[in-house]
Amino acid sequence: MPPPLKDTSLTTALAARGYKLTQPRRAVLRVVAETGASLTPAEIHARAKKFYAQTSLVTVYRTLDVLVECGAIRRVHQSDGCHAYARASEGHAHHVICESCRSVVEFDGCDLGDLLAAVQRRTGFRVEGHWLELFGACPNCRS
Amino acid sequence: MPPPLKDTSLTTALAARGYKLTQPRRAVLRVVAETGASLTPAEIHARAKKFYAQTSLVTVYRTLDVLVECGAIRRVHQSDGCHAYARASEGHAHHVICESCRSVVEFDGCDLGDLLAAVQRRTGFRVEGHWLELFGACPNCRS
DNA sequence: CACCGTATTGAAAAACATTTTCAGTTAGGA
DNA sequence: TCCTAACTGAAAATGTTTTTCAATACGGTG
Repeated sequence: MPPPLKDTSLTTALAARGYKLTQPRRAVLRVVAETGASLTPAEIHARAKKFYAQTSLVTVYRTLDVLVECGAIRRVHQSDGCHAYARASEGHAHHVICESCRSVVEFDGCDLGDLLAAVQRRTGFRVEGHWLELFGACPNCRS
Repeated sequence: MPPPLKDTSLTTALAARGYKLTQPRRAVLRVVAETGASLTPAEIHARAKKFYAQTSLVTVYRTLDVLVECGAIRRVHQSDGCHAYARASEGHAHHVICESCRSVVEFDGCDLGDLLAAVQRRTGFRVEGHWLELFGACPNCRS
């Protein structure tokens, strides 16, 4: 389980980087902090308007860029594309995504050392990064 | 190294499923068969026109859908999104992508058993699938 | 607390990517 | 060779993301 990402930890993260804490940004931050699922920009926009009615979709896109840059959220890739974002805790980690409710849980400790070494040996590539995502059914949706 | 996917193996794959082998499809097939890199629909379109000048982008999209359905190509995800496709051999496999020239090599034998078991135990998710992609520098671009 | 400069905003338009529509064409079996 | 369904390209529609720009709000300073 990831440590519940608090709204305040996001606001301080942004403030520390010199970003202003405006109303629409606070609204997006709250949506991100409160959700346990992966959401598209449009979904985030819809939810953010509950907190600050004038929030525009343009600002949602801009705020998401800022949050990605800060490492607070990550893009999640799914078979139909990669138009959703999910909270990310600090450091290297990956996501397990529920295919029915899209809830997301992070996990760390991906031990790919042997695999990467084997691939480097066989392909001649120097492997510098990887991207791993798991799909399945969350505890709720299993039943 | 993946077995070089021959144009003819693609054409027979399509024919076996009852698809017609039209000129624009042949052009796209040839592009896919000959490339060792991941290409966007627009790039595929540009190359396909060299083989059949009237090929339209619309048909490229449609042919890509067919090829994905046949399992002959797969969508490749990169940090900026997932707008590119790469050849895929049969069965479960993954890609290593060169970040400078975008060349792609497949590898199989991803041994994630332990990892998946650990994640299932810790998160309660039933893990049904996974997606793994490696990034780095291909032998050519390393120097 | 009021002021100020700049980062930020929303609306509109632009830029792209992808899909749908539709009338005409073509592949390939009868 | 003929026939029909599958397929095609052009244009339009759709959907998403980015850019532009004048107006506004944040947050430090006096």
